[in-house]
Amino acid sequence: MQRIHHPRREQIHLAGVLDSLSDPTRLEIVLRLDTLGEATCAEFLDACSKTNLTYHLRRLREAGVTRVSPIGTQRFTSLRRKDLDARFPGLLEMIIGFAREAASADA
Amino acid sequence: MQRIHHPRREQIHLAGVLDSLSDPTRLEIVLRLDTLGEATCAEFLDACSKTNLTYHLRRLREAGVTRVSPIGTQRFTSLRRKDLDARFPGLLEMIIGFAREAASADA
DNA sequence: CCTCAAGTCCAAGATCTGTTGAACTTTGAA
DNA sequence: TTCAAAGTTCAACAGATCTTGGACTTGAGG
Repeated sequence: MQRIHHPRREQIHLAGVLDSLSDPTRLEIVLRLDTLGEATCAEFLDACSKTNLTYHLRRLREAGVTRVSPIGTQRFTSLRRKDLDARFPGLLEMIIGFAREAASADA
Repeated sequence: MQRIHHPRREQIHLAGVLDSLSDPTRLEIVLRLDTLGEATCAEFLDACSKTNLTYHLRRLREAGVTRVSPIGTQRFTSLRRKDLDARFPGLLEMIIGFAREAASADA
């Protein structure tokens, strides 16, 4: 299995993070990661197709929002809280908070 | 001149705001609006073409980030701070802050 | 070895974005 | 009434984004 590329902390850019979080599907993924801690793709298959999921998870990873660690045939995705907080203190928590409000308002 | 449409406060959505701010040109516009308070298009003509500017200013307006008030042949654009802060307290200031850091790091 | 489950890769298509030039509208002032 | 300045509209285009189906890879277990 190919090396999975993650940007280094200093390579995480604001526009990229905002962009990756400006998609509803990805915002939903981030919300779930926030509650679950980490998750494999099975956790999101109700939200979109497998192929499509690979795409969205890649976007989040490339933006520096998530980290992916392969274990066996599975890949565990989690939020890069420390790195994001070093770079943009408070931003992730704030966005997650507002997104959660919005999500519960829909329900 | 046609009525200029602005979304109502409750119609401002997180994903829309993040999306409108995930473009470098628009982030730059927001930064300038933050310092200038309000501005006409003349203030941004060094950053992009007139036509293109209309496009970006429209995106910001439609996302609920800016308000536009026509005075004579000019249009004054300003940030909708109160509305944004009512909806997403602290978000705009935080993003502006990080964007400014990033901008000065480039220089 | 064979097979299954987890996930990726690839090519294609539909749609959305950002950008442009040329023509237009509106208003203020000469 | 004519003119210029401020800004919009429109059609067009290149490139990015999202989504899909089908074939593929990789690792674990029987």
